[in-house]
Amino acid sequence: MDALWMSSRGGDLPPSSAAAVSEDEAAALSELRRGPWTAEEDALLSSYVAAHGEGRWNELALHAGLRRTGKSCRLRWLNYLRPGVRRGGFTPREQLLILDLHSRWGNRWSKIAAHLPGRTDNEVKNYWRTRVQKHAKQLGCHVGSGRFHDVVRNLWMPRLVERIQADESAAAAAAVSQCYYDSSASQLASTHQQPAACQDADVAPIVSCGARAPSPDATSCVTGSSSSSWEASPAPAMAGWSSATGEQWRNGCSTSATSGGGDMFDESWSELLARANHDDADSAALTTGFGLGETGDNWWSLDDIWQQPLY
DNA sequence: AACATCCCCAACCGCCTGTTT
DNA sequence: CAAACAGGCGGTTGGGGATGT
Repeated sequence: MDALWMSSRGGDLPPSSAAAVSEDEAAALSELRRGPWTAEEDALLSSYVAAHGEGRWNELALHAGLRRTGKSCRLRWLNYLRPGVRRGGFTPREQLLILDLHSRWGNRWSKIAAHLPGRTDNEVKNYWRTRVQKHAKQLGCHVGSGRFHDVVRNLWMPRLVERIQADESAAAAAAVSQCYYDSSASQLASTHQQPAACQDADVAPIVSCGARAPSPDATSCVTGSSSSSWEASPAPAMAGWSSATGEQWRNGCSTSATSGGGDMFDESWSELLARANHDDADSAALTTGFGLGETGDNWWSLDDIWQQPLY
């Protein structure tokens, strides 16, 4: 298999600087490896970066004894080996943030990923392409179309918010429950200082509801920015969502408002939309409930909804 | 069980931009 | 100022696992 990936062509070769590249180095470059990284290569790269730091990737590749291009090393490090890289499915909060940020910036994957701690641009891009675009296609529309924006804003994002709220309510309830059954007074106190709803340390930096005692307010923690926690309740906007979309999406997501990690496309919302599209009244409600329409400029910025600056 | 198809994602590619010489 | 280089970005590909027939 390795042989299949061995490459001697120069398509992605580091720049050849005759003065800087010794014969050994040139020989190494002549048998550059491509394809999946081995554990040995990962270990080599990790240890070299740990000892010398990031940057100067071409030089790093040579000196670390990696028969890889500098680009390949950089990519492997940033997307896989770098400490703090998160793997696995996107949480509802992350999905919500991706949708919102993409509405602002388009395919600026690295910029979007910068607001998702531990996530890489590659992951965000893959998520968008494999989930979002796939379902846009199923709907027979383009991801950039007004129709798709309406769907996202009026169906998908409310469902994500509902799921987030449900998750946090459950977590808060669990925390309270734990308090009752826990005989330790100190643990009781500490639990109240750090609501379980906000204990997702991985997400907290960008999506935080702050530290406060579990209460009905806990369900109002939805999302936030990297620079400020979300303390304000989005309740008014949420009420708007609920009333505007009515029972349509609410029914459609009734089984999904529980924790589980899947994305909103897993379930029946597309069927729901299809139904709505065959009902003019429902369709109108979907697109006009928020003063939205095909001519909207800022389609579904969360700012509009929660009246709270994100960044 | 075997085969076909679908789907996800790691990795590559080529282009662009900023920096250095 | 121009050329060379390094790094970064978004788009694309293809291997392999999951799922369906």
